Amino acid sequence: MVRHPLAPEQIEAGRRLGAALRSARAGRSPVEVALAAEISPETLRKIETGRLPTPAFGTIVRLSEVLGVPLSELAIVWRTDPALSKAS
Amino acid sequence: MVRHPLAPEQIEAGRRLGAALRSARAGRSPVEVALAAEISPETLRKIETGRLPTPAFGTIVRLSEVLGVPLSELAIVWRTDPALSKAS
DNA sequence: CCACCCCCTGGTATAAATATACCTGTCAGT
DNA sequence: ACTGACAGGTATATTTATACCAGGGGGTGG
Repeated sequence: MVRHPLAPEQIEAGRRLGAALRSARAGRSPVEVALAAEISPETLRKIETGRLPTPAFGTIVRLSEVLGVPLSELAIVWRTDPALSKAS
Repeated sequence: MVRHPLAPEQIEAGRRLGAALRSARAGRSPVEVALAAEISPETLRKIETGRLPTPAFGTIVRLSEVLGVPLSELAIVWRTDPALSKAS
């Protein structure tokens, strides 16, 4: 295998990331945000729904700027598997 | 065109990002860092040399953790085109 | 001097994934 | 009825992530 398929954890992380971005967008128009981040509205929607689980670094950087969400917060959302924190 | 080729600015940004990661690795063994970040040594080297200009978000997150470099710093390196700051 | 090892570079090759576009359809608001 | 946000499906050029190769330097030990 030359490139491993995405692990289920990464798909899960992508869904959490997308949800965080969608909630950060709040009431703003998806088209407006997408154009401000210099990505297509289709791509933004796919990221938000988690259908693009591992977007490019630059894409997330631009989105974090447009949405005003610090990257560190997105990183936490990305890494933190709720199944782990819940396992107390 | 269904996916735009990378713009020259993105390739430049990738080179800066790679250089920052390489210098952050300092004296550490590339193999050790790559395995700690759960990526292959080949991939790490390609990222450091800028031959993978836009790595996945999760990849950079893991590298920033392993190397102890805050994501915000990497984001600055990514966005800040020296040609712009120099144009005074 | 030669062998060995490690770090690094750059080339080729390939499966999987991104980013984009188009389409169908649903649902809420006006 | 119309519009806009949203979900999901298909399709495709480009890119990632991985692996392998041949080779260049810089040490260290024979």
